[in-house]
This record gives sequence, C-alpha cells and structure tokens, in this order.
Amino acid sequence: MKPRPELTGQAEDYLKAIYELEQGDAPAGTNALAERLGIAPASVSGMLQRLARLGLVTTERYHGSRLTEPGRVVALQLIRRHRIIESYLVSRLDFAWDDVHDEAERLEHAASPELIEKMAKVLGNPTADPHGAPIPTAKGRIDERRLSSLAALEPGERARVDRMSDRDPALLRYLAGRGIRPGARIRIEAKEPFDGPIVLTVGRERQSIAPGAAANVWVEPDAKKSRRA
Amino acid sequence: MKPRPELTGQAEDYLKAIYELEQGDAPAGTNALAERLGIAPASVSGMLQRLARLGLVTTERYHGSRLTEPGRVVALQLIRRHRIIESYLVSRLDFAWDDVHDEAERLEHAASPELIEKMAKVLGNPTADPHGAPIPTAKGRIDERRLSSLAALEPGERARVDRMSDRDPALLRYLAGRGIRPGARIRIEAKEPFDGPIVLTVGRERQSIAPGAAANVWVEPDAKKSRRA
DNA sequence: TGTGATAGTTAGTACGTGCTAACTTCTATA
DNA sequence: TATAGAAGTTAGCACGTACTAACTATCACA
Repeated sequence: MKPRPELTGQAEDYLKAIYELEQGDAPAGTNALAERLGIAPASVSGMLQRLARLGLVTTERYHGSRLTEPGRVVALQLIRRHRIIESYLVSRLDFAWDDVHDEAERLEHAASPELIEKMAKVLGNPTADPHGAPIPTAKGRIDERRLSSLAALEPGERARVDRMSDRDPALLRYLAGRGIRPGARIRIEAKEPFDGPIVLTVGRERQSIAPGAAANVWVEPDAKKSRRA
Repeated sequence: MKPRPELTGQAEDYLKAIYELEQGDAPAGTNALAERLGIAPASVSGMLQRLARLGLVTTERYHGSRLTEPGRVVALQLIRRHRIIESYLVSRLDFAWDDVHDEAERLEHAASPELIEKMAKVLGNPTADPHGAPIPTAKGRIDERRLSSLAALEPGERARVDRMSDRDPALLRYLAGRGIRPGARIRIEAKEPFDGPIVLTVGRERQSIAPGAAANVWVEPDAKKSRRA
C-alpha cells in the first residue's frame, strides 16, 4: 500500500469515476465512464488497458472494469481530498456550497497529503462534505451505506435526504431552493407516468421535480417496508 | 489582455522561469532555463518555439528569449498566485515558511483566480510573501526595485535584508537560523578571496556564510555610495 | 435461432512534452 | 584570425492522452 509514485491526474480521475460507477459487484461500463469523464469511449478503452497494466483495475473484455484493491485505495484517497477541499472552501474561504465542485476537481490533484490533513485538522476532521457525502478516512475507510435515489422511492414513502451530487451547481441551487438538502425530511406523494415529475412534500411545502433531478439526490428511506438490492 | 484560454501548467512554468531569469534587457538563456526547470536544453528549445508561436515570448536564434507583454502578464499572474498561496499556507494552515514552495508550485496551476482573490482577501491583501518577495497585483503590477544580492556587497556596506529565494527549504532554515531573514539589518565585514566565505554581522552576531548561500538573499543597501548596474 | 441495437475494441492519427545524439553557431582567447 | 569550448538547435524518438472511423461482441427480443 505504498504511495504509488507517479499517477497522473487523469489516471486518478478514471479511478474515481470507476469507483463512483461501480455498483456492488456490477462493473463500471466503458461508455458510462466515457460519458462521465467527457471522453470518447475509444479513449477510455485505451486508458483502461493502461490502468490494468498498472494493476489498478481489472477489465473483462466487453464487460467493463472494476477497481482492484490498490485502485480502490487511490480512488478513496482522491475522494477524501475532494471532499475535504470542498468542505474547506465552503467553511474557510466563503465559497458557495454549489460552487466548489470544479475548484476541488482541480485542487484535488495538486494538494499534498500534508495539506489535506492540515485542512481536515482545521475543520475538526469532518465526516461529511457540504453536500452530505461521507469523507473517507486517511486510511481509505468510508461509510458505504447503500442509499436510495430519491427517484427510486414510491409514493407514500418517507425519507431523509442524505446527500446530493455536487456536480451541477444550477441543479444544486434548484433543489436547495425547494428545501431539498442534506437532512431534509421528505415524503413522496405521487410519480407521474411516462417519466413525469415526482411530487413530494418537503417540510410542509409541496414540490414537483423532474426525475432526472431526483436521480441526483440520495435518501435514507424510513424503515417501513424492508427493501433489498 | 483577455484570459488565455488554454495554457498548460508547463507553459506557465516556462514563462515564470523566463521572467525570473531575465535581467533588465538581458534575455533568458536557454541553458539557464533548462537548468532551472530541470529539463534538457533541447526540450527547452522546442517549447520556446511553441511559446513564440503563441506570442508569449520572442526568441532570437542562439540568443535566448524574452517575454512579450502578454507573456509577462501570464508570468506575473502565476507569481501572484504562487506568493499568495505561500502566504496563505503559512498564515492559515500552519505550514512552515521554509516548506511551502513545493506545495505552492503545484497549487498555483490549479487554483482559480476566484480562489486566489479569496485567499488574498482573507489575508488582508498582503503585499509580500513570507520570504519577503513582493506580490504582484491582480492586474500584474509589481514592485520591481532592483535589489542587490547579498553576495554582491562589499566589506563595510550595510543593508537591510529584503527577501530570499524560497526554493530551498534547507537553505532557508540555515539562513534564518543565523538571523538572516526579511527585515534583518546586516553589515558586511569581510569577503574571503577565492570565492571564500562572506563574513557579516547580523544584529550583534557575527556570521560567515558561503557566497553560494548569499546569492539567494536580496538586500537593500543603505544609501551611502551610489552604485550602478 | 436470428438479428438489430447497444456496448466495446482496434487501428491510425495528433499534439504536448520530454529525451538523446549529432549538429551549428557564437565567442573568447591564443 | 583561427579555433576550442560553450551555447543553442535540429532530428528522431517515446509516452500519455485524446480523437475518429471502422470493426466486433453481446444481449434482448421477435
């Protein structure tokens, strides 16, 4: 588990994206990866081969890729850096919580472990970032509760908003403007067919939002009916 | 003076190095540039051609290169970023003043203008970094007093230490341990021949240091005898 | 079971950035 | 003024990372 000597920022980005796209034991698809990274699928294929050579991922031809344990460690370290940076920017440098993603995306590759730990210390070693996402420990341990997407809830279900994607500032503002932010309690009232809006109650306000927007919100459903993967 | 869309970090580094190596109207030599950047001279030649194509430097074949006005602006913006980051790390994140150079060297390419200005604001818009080097304004204006190197002083001269290079932590600690740091008042007592040690008084302590070390210290000599370049 | 849509791969190319080796130009000095 | 050494350049190459175009594999469903 020694620090890998020379991983480029790009390689790190791939590993992080694979981490985020892997679901349980379902591997991350090449095209999904390509879309998330804004890169052509062909380029992704090439990079995956390089990462496989480095022992950071395993690929099964035509069936996507998975992180190896070393690859997972790299990904989690990067995610830690990202989330601590976001927390720091919001808390100490007066950044808006919906406006830190891109800055963190760049700084996470440049910041040394020392800097990250100093930031974490100043912040009192936070365990979640401004969007509610859990911060891995320096050792790479992370809270991996499986949350539901808001879009997956059925009418009648109640839940607590746990976190939301930090990737789109406008979306974050939109949702937050409707009370949807980490900690909020919601109740699904209805889901319109044909991929129509989701109607829900937030506090005592009734809102309806697009399922595409809801897909970016993760919630912890109230225990009521048990659910499995 | 619009923001250049896509300058790589490397290109920025070249521009900064050229800025630092240019002396008055003497252009920066290719070999000197190569050594400072830790890159083979041949590679530097290549990059200089690219920078010339971009209008950031002018080169005269076999005679080194100079920044154009746009190139100078880029360099000064980078230097501003570097020095503000160093100041911030020392003042807000408990970094040692001799240990911020490398961190800043990486962050300066990743930090957005917004981040830099927020750091500057938190610090109260400092005008000098922890090593005494002046911080250019956001517009690219900088205090360009011509300072002497400590190594250039003659016995009998008195001076105030203005700043010192941030590039070598061990050297910084060494010098600071002998009282040589920005603001200190010194007097040259003797210079041993054959590139021998420089003997000087700092406060009331007498020190002798290597000329190679002294070359990294810039001082403002007391007005006494006039001196020209 | 065959087939079309989807997913993924290979081949060939480009660009930035680095290298070494071999060359050219400049300059200081014998 | 000729020349050796310093300074700088070109040529040819490598690697990471991207692209497009063309190909192949897989899977779901008729």
